[in-house]
Amino acid sequence: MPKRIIFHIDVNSAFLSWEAVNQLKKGSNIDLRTIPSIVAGDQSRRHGVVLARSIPAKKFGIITGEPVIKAVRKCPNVTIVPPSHGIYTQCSNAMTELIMTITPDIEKYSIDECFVDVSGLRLKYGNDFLSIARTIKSRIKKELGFTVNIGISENKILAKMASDFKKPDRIHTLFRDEMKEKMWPLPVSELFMVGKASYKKFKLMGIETIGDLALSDASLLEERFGKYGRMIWEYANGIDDSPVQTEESEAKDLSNEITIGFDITDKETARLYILSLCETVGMRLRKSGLYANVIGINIKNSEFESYSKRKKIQTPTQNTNEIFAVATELFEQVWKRDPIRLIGVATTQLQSEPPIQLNMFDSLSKQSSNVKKLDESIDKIREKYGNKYLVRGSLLNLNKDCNS
DNA sequence: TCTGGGGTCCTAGGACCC
DNA sequence: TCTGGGGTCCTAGGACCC
Repeated sequence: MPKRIIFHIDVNSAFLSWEAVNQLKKGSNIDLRTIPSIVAGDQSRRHGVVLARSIPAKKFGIITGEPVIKAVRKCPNVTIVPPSHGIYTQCSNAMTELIMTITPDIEKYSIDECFVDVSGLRLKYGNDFLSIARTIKSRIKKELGFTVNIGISENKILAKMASDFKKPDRIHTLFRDEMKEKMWPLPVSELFMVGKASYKKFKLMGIETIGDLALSDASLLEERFGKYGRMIWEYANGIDDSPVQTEESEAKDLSNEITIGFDITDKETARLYILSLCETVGMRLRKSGLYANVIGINIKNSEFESYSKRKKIQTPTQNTNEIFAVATELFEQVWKRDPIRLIGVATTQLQSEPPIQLNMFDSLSKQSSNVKKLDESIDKIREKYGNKYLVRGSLLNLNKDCNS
């Protein structure tokens, strides 16, 4: 028996399953999971990509991330459901809480995935990890109404690869002695962290399967791909000693962006959107007690080309107006006067320590503490009554395109 | 055909300093 | 004046994830 036993728990078609559970709870007599269905954004607002699909929809060849129009072409009768993120957060939290009743050694990896280190349960359950997995899986199904896949191995990468095997509602093991048989025959694109770009390069090198990658020369890969090359070779060989991180790590970036339903062609409209994005970013910074050292603006034009500009500021901030001032300055410097499809405001190099105030009694500090108080009271009102009730005059016309 | 939103991490070039 | 090399910081962009 290996020293560590790690589970990777993955909700099957998460957004779609959670929509299905929610609709059934509300009295619907159709289970979305049993018909061709997708969760997708609104095409008319140019948000039209598939976020999740049911297994019957998968049978039509519909894939996550593709344009809705493409999905409809593959399956004209597909049922389309808009996303409701609030419900997903609730379902996700419910799952975490359920697992916490079994062990606290859990790392929330994303809204629908987590790693669990069950090594500590040996004393209580012996080495029968399969029965622990079965308990978790059936409790989630019974108590929460959705199914999961559980991958079991001695480290995170193999557990994650295992949970991706046959779906839904399955448990798979992938220990190192099973690697050659279960993982190496798979196409290299199936390996975690091998995306489109690397897949192309590997193909040119004659690397087709995960096994090909595992058996290739690690130092050659490192030479060609840098750190990434070494890492990917280790993954292919099932090497990963990273721990299950139970503590939530502090955010390093915080951003908000929006694809607009039309192309922005004038500065004034752009400024309104930027202000709205800064409001959200500022509010979220304040909520998490973080200060940004770098502020940036991202643009995607109608040709789908992206460009950006960022700037390190003198004093880290969480204040909406300060963020807005820098964001608009950057926007004016970088905008190529091309039609704007997407606009985003990003903050990076976040820190939790408030900036040092040199002199508490000087007038500048007093001013900034007043600004802080204003931001905070705005946040409180928004929290209580929702964003709609407190909107800057200049934003009143933005209505439907913004989340706020 | 017409392509979301929010993240993490890495690389590479240039500026600047010693 | 021109020649280095190394270290660190800043910035832009890209790959990948869910």
